[in-house]
Amino acid sequence: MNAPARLDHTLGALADPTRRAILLRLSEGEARVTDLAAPFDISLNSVSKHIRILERAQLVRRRRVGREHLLSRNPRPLDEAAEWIDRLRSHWSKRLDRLAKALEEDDTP
Amino acid sequence: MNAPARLDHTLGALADPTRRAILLRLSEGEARVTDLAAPFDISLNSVSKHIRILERAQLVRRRRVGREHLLSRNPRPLDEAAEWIDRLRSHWSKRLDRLAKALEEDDTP
DNA sequence: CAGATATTCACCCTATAGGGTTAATATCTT
DNA sequence: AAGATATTAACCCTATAGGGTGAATATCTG
Repeated sequence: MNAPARLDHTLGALADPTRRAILLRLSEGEARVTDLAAPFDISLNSVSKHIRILERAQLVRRRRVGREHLLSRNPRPLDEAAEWIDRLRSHWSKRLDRLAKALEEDDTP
Repeated sequence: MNAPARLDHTLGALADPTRRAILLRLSEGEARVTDLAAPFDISLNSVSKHIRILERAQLVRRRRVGREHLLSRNPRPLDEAAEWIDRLRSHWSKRLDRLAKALEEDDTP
């Protein structure tokens, strides 16, 4: 998958409060689907779908142990998203037009 | 609007390559809808819709001058998004559980 | 083996994104 | 006033998000 599509998935996955809460929860370490679902007032199934979106974005990894699926964090895409945003921010504040060009070559749809 | 909803809009707006390219283009300064649409192979109307999404996220501001609508960048929501992501990142790397709690109070759906 | 538990699958529903086209509106220009 | 230009409005379409329910599957436990 190319960088723009990866960013689409990463930023899209972050654009939901339930998923952001799940990511925060994963700071404490691996957790099962049921554990991740516990704080929310939505069905286990819905949480399962949120997790699939986080997996597609590769923000979480899944490890099966018997009937339990253990989810853990994967910081890589988060780093890429932060990097993109920071480049835009510095670009907006500094107006470095050459950097702009480099960014656009990376990210023109 | 509360912080989680603002983040939803900001990150959602960033999760599209056309919109990211528009934001990059705005680094060079104000631009009309037509100018922003020029590089893309999609209808002016579609670009207009992308701009509306960027406006909803308050990433761009609109100023009307006669029949022209001049769009400009607004860094504030970008700062907030970067801040959220960086807090999660440091949380994931450092496991500062007290910071986690503070974040969650801010962002539980 | 029988039952409980963990998770997903297969559906249903509604709202929205992202694309399109054609028409309407507002403004500038001649 | 008439025509060109800039932008949005009002539709259509398809795909996906986000929620639900009930059934299927896999695994553990008595």
